[in-house]
Amino acid sequence: MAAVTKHRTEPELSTVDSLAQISFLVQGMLERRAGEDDFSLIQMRLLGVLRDRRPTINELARLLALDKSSVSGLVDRAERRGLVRRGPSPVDGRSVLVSLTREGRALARQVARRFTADIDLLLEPLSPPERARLTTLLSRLLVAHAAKRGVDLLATSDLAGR
Amino acid sequence: MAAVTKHRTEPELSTVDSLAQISFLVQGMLERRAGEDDFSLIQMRLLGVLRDRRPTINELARLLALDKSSVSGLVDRAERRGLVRRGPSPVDGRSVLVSLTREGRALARQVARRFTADIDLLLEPLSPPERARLTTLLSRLLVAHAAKRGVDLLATSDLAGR
DNA sequence: TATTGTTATACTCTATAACTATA
DNA sequence: TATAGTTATAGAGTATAACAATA
Repeated sequence: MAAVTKHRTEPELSTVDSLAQISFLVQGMLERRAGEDDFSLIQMRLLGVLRDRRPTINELARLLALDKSSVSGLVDRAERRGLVRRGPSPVDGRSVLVSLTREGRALARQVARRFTADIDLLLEPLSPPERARLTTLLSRLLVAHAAKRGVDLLATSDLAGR
Repeated sequence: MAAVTKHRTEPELSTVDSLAQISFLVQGMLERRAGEDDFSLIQMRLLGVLRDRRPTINELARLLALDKSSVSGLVDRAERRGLVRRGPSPVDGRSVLVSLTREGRALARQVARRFTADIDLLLEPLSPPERARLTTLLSRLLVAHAAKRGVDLLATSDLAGR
C-alpha cells in the first residue's frame, strides 16, 4: 500500500469538478493556517501583497479588488494589531503609504511556511515527474488567463505569501 | 499564434504557487458568477449542498463546517429570498428539514452553468489529452486527500453545484 | 474641480452564550 | 439531562454615499 499505480480504477471527477474541488481544498488549507494566527484570508492577502510593495490605499483597493473604504477598514484592523503601518506619501499629501511592520512580515512568513507544508503533503501521492507535469499544466492555464486579461498574475501570486 | 507549444519559454510558477493561484482564480470566478445573482459564495455552497439532500440544521452545520447558529442565519436569509424552505422532521419534533424551492434550484443551476462556462474557457489552452491528464492528476490528489481524512470529498463536491 | 482617504450606515457572515422546546 | 434550533450579542468584512483635505 505504498504509493501509486492504483488510480486506474477510481471513478475520477470531471475536469470542472476537480478544479472546483481543489480550489476549495487549497483555500480551506490557507484559511485554516491563517486562522491559527487569527488571520482571515483577506488579512493574509493584504500581508502577502505588502511583502514587496508599499502601496497607497487606492493601489491596495485595485490589487485586492475591494472598495477603498473596505481597504481603509482592513488596514485599520491590521494596524491595530501592529501588523502594518500607515506613512505619509512624499509626493502627494492626500495619500498614505501602507507597509508591513517587522511583526507583520514575520507572521505572514510563518503562515506561508505552514501552508506550504500542507501543499507538500497534499502533493505526496504524485511522483516528482507527475508534480512537474501538474505544475506545467496549471502554469499554462494561469499564464494564458493572465495574458487574456490584464496582468492579475502578479497581484494574485502574492496571495499565498510566496 | 493558434494554440500550444510555446510554453517552454515561460518562467513557470512553483507547484505551491500554481495551486494557490489556481485556487484563487477559480474561487474568484465562482464568487463573481454567484454575485451576478446577488449570492455570496456560502449561499452558493448552501444551495449546492441542498441539490440532493434534505438535511437538518445540524447536518448542514457539519457539511458546511459552520456553527449551527451561523447556519440558522444563513437559512434565514435564503428563506427570506424564497430560495429554501424549512419543513418539519417526521421523526424528531426538534429538528427542521431544509430543502430547495424551485426557484432556488433554478438559480443554483444558472450560476453553476455560467461557472462551468468560465472553467471551460479557462481550460481552452489545453488539448483534450492534456485536460484529461490534468483531471487525472487533480483527481488523484483529491481522492488521496479524502481517503486520509474522513469523506469530505462528497461534501465539497457539491460546492460548485456539480 | 477632481482625487485621496476616512467616516457613517447598512448588510452579510461568523462565533459564543443563553434560551426554548422537544427527547 | 441532553439535543435541536433560535436568539442576543459582538465583531470582521463589504459596499455606497457623504465628507474633509489636498491637488
